[in-house]
Amino acid sequence: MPSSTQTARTPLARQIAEDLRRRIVAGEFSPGSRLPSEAELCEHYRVSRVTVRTAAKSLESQGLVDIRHGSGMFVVDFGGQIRSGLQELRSITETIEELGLNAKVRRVSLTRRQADENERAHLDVNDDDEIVAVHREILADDEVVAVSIDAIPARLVPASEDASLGNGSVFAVLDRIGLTPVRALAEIHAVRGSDVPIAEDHVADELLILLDQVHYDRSGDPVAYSKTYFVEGRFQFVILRTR
Amino acid sequence: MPSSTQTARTPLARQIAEDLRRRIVAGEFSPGSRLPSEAELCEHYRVSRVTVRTAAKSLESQGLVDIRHGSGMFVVDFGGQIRSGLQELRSITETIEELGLNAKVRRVSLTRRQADENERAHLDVNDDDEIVAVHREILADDEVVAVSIDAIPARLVPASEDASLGNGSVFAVLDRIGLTPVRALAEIHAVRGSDVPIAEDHVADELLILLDQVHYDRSGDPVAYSKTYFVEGRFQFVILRTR
DNA sequence: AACACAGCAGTTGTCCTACAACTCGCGGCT
DNA sequence: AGCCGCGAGTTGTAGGACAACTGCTGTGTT
Repeated sequence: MPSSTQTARTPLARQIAEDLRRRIVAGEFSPGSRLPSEAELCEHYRVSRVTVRTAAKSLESQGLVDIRHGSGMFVVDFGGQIRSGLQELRSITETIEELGLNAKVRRVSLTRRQADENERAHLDVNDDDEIVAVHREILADDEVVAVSIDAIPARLVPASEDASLGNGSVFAVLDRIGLTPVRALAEIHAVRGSDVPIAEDHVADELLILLDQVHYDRSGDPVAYSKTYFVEGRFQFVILRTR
Repeated sequence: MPSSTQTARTPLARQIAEDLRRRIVAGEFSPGSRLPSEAELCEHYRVSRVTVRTAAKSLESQGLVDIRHGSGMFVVDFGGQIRSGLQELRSITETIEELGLNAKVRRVSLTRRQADENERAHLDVNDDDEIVAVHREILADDEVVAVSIDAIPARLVPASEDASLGNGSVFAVLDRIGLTPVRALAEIHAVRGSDVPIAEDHVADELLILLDQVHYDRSGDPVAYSKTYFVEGRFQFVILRTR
């Protein structure tokens, strides 16, 4: 079947929010400084004030800017620390590269097999359904910073995509088959290297942070269940918490 | 909505967002179901559509609802799992009680002393400024689930509040002296019990999750720096990640 | 000189009306 | 039965207007 892709047009407000985010992270507006007023942004982007405000509100709830009634919109100042945190759903490789490091992914294995009980509970699959399990290592500047197991219901993945799965971002593949995850529910745990089934020997004495998460697509269906083990100290986990 | 005129200082949109949040969490709208349309909500709350939309967008970025163009606003369904996650800034005791447990806090010590280098870097204090350091244990159902050290610049805390500090939520005290934190930047680390300076002996063999965080008030000034060590397994850490 | 305060320009918050874009189900048509 | 188009309902965007708030500035008083 041809990938007809119903345009899936990105709303204007979202485009603007993403552009402003990019400009802020790129340093075009320094931390603590005031952004152009809504009226000026309308002028710049050629959109209505409603749209600019929607975008601004979005950035505010992401914690990037602070909107003060009667005063203006200010870039939140965290003393130069990283702004991109766990609360935002992005691929690991993307995050690594935004930190200025070189991200690589090595696929250790890919198998189609029965889902285990845990996977069945998180994904929405029957007992006899298969899953595609991808085991990968994520490297930052040629150093292993994490290992992961991603499980995707086999019915969602055409066999032709098997080759591409795991050689890069899983997100990219899911995107291509129209299953972009828009939400993820993640549990955080601390584990010993010796307790990680998929880890190499040399991390047996290390501590790791386990991100145990389920990804959901726009319609609320689970599309992937993954366990990612990050080596403590090699990867900075930041969460921006807002009220 | 109650007609209690919640201090005209709180923007309407925010009041409505909080009310809708409360109603959703209370189960008035079941997961997956559609909320009233914007027009109906306008009618209900007696506000304009802009205001309702602002509130709705806020809930969407909190991950509570999903707004679909041309279709409606739906309560996000996570299969009954907890909605309140780390990405929301709330006191630990509050979170524990929302989980249906009995939260208690025991103050181990309170001292006024010089800030160490780490604290100086995170808080905005001079070399000769003092801080108030509070060491506490957090209990859920009479079991210690976390220990914490909170550091607050001494100039912010009147000596008269020393007594109240640490016997309950630090938030409550900060609130009272007009320094409500609205944002926090948290780092997550995995640590061994034996590496935690303030822990009891019996956790030496346990793993802990360290939440290393700085709290900021509305004007962006740091008001508190805290390290909280959670015993792995006794406390569920969830993050809702959105795109 | 120092201080209090009213005024003013600029900015965000809310309201109104109208239309565009999208979703989904209903009913007619092939 | 299956396809198609239409229309009602819903969210997205536009533009204009006024209210509420902030920070500064200049004025008047002490």
